[in-house]
Amino acid sequence: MSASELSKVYSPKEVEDRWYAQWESRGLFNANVNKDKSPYTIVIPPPNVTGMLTMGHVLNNTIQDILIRWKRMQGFEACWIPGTDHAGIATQNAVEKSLAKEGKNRHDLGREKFVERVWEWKEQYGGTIIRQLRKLGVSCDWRRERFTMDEGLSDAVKEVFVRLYDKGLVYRGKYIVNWCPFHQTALSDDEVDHSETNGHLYYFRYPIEGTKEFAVIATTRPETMLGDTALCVNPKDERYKHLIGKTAILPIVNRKLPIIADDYIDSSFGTGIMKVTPAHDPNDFLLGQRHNLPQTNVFYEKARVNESAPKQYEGLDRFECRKELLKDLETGGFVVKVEPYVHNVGKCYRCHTVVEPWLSDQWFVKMRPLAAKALRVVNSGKIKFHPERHAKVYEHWMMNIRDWCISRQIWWGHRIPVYYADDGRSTAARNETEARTRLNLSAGTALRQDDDVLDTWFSSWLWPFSTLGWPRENEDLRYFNPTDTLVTGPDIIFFWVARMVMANLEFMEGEKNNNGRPRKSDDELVPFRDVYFTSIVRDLQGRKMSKSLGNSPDPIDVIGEYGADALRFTISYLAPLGQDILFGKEKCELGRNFANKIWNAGRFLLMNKQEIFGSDPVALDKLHTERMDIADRWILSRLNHAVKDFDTALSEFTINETTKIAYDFIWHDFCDWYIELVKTRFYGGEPNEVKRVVVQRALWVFDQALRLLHPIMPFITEELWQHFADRNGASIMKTAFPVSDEKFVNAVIEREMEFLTKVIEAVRNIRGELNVPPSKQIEVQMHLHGEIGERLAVNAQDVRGLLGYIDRLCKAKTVPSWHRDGEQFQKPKAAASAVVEGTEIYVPLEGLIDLDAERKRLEKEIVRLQGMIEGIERKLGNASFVERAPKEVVEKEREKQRNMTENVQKLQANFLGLH
RNA sequence: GGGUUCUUAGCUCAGUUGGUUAGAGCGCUACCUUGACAUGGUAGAGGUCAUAGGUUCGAGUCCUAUAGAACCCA
Repeated sequence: MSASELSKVYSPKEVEDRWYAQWESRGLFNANVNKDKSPYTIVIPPPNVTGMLTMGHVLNNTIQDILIRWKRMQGFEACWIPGTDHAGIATQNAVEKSLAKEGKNRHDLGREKFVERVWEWKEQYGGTIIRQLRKLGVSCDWRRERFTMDEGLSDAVKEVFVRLYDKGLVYRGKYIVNWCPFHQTALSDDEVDHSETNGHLYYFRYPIEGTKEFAVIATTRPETMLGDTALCVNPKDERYKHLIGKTAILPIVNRKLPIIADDYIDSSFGTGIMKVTPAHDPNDFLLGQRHNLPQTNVFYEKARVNESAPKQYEGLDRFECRKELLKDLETGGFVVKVEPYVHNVGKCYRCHTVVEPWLSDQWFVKMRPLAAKALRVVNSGKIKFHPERHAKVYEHWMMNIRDWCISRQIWWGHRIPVYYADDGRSTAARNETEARTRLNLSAGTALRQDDDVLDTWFSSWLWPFSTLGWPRENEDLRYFNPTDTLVTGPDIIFFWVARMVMANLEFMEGEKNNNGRPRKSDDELVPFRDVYFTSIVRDLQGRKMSKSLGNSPDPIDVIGEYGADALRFTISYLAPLGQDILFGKEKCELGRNFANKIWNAGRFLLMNKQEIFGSDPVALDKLHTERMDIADRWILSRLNHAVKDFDTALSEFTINETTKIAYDFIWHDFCDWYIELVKTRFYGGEPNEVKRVVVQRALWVFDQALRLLHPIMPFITEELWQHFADRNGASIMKTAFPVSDEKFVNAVIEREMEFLTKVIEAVRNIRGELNVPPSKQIEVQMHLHGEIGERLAVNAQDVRGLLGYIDRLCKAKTVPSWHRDGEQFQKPKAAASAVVEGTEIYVPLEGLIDLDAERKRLEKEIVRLQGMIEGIERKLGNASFVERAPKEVVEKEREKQRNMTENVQKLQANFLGLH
């Protein structure tokens, strides 16, 4: 390989597609049961099969890929299971839309043909998000890809339904549900969008039987009064105490309404008297249950008024009915007033039709029996949430859990496995044959299957084991479940996370564990051990990214413009634990620039490797680490810090911190300092054998850096790694992740290097502030001082190394000298000066120096130091500080005071000596 | 109404259990196309850490209140 093959600017496009194809075709993402290795498993949160990649997916999947690649390099059998979700309502809706273009609806086709059509549609468009994920570089085991409507997963769904049914945990009942009159289906809570809407608050008077009094009620939905079955006040409300127990007359309908009392009533809302409509409001429904009120349903499926209302309204749409009712109430003198009112209205998330709370027959799962264990495993830390605070939300939900409405009145989904015989009997069963057996019917007897399908989440909650082949007993399930980390959004903590916990605990019990014994303990029954909740990605104005706002950049475009590595890096860099991310594609410049920086560092090393006839990268023990100079020792020390910190940060799921550690090490330690130091030796007059060792050390560190960065930026690290040697088909993906080695962490060297950088920065500051032309070579007189100065001066080799570095990095000729404390020495005239840890630095600038500028410069530094000294003196002057603070802290302050005072004195002397 | 979280440089954000001079990226100013990189380098300017109290020898960090913002639940 020659360095000329590396262009001056990194172009990710060709590199990324090429490597992804190779990784995948060589099977590097594949994971198999391997008893010699520990498994590390992640199941992907399955995106909607009809969906497109969003920035949320990018964040979520980048984090999963970082974890998986990291663990894989650490020697785990890392298994990432991908797949998609059939997204019942969303998908059905998309297909209905395309049908509508042909002027048809699903009823024209009939159920069977319609479902066929959805499958066709899925085959055609369903792969999009999976293809897009590949562009991001994710290392999923694609052989294991699953779809929630697959045969195997459908078996799992049926199995679970039947088991729950047999345990009496599935039941059919009347319940108030969120009903979409357009789709004619129940919606789960998360399928309802709540938005502030301008409406009215209507005040009506209801006559009280046997008196001339009226009860005035307020409502935003007048049409529901047709279903009123009571009035209710707060028992503590003095205004209405006398009404409790009396009867009101529902205007127009003339139904008798008992007036009851309940704490639930908010006396400050409206008039403090509430009409109760158990069949059309969820709160009223619960209230009605408490007080045994009749439930009068006044609407048909399409939210048209039904036969239980007075004849003149029957068949009207709910909003037409509202108008008619208002007219009639006005005529009857029942309207008190109408006020404009802003309230939250629930709308169907697909069609935006106003959702009607509606009483209907639905299937439910009793959740309470499943919740107790699920609560325990989080409280006991068997499952850890990151950030931890979400555990509280989880706990609250579990303790107040309600039954789960699992039926949906649509056609796309898992049809409820309940069969009805002609004689009215029914049973749940895995198939018709089993149903007949259970009902004692002879083969061939006609059965009718329930029309409803199951909520999509009813297949998702089985995901951690259904994807591994359950209910089939098999080795994969034993080895890879429990999985390790789940990465998902906090918005689905109830719909998905909590339910997966319940399902795994319930259905894995008794399944074989890795040793072939039945699982019993919580450790074996949890679906995963850590849950990382991602941030929400917002636009630069802080708005949630959404399709309707059109404020989400298309990740595929962003990848095209900046590269997948740049996008991955940027999103990781911006991903704090538990905080939202404000994202605009311009931010990817950060990642693109970083990629280019690494690229050029690699280019530099490659050029010199050839120049110096450096061999291929060699192992650590060939680097003559015992003969390394300050720069080499320092970079190894920094590298080992970085590796350790990276590990800690990623173990704690602080992704942005992890990313920053890699970035800072590579850009600031490696590029800014180490490469610049190394140049001194490459371009100096040393023999090639010496240079070769230097190249090899630099290559070794760079190789470690590439591995460190690989989980975050897989493509560029692979591409560069391949350029440094003929790898014979090996990939950086499968190399060992760096391990921190304490023996290279060297505090003394880091202190010396810190001193060196401070000297260099002081000299550069002089050059910059005094406008010394960059081409001008300067002389630097360095009067070493103090502990560090003595050590360097005594060890002549160290000080020689230091001088070479200062000379090169400051374009200077440095003349050192060493003086004991208090020893006088000749200071140059007309020189700029600085003090670094007591070491005085003079840059003679006869004829060049602007005395005023130098005075200003010194003054600024003196004022800065004096300010700090004052602060320290205030502390030390405080008797209780000296008395009560730890000794080390006080001693530290004292030493600071001594050093700074000494520095200031030297600077002041220099200031006065300027003329 | 209940709960959770946030407010640090012009902008976007880091800042671990309280204890060096509160940091980064972008933007800004000056200089630099030097043999990795102008998607770059060097130097520099810029902060009363939302406000008010409190705990403490010591608070960006802990507590309380206030103001503003966001999310979840009802």
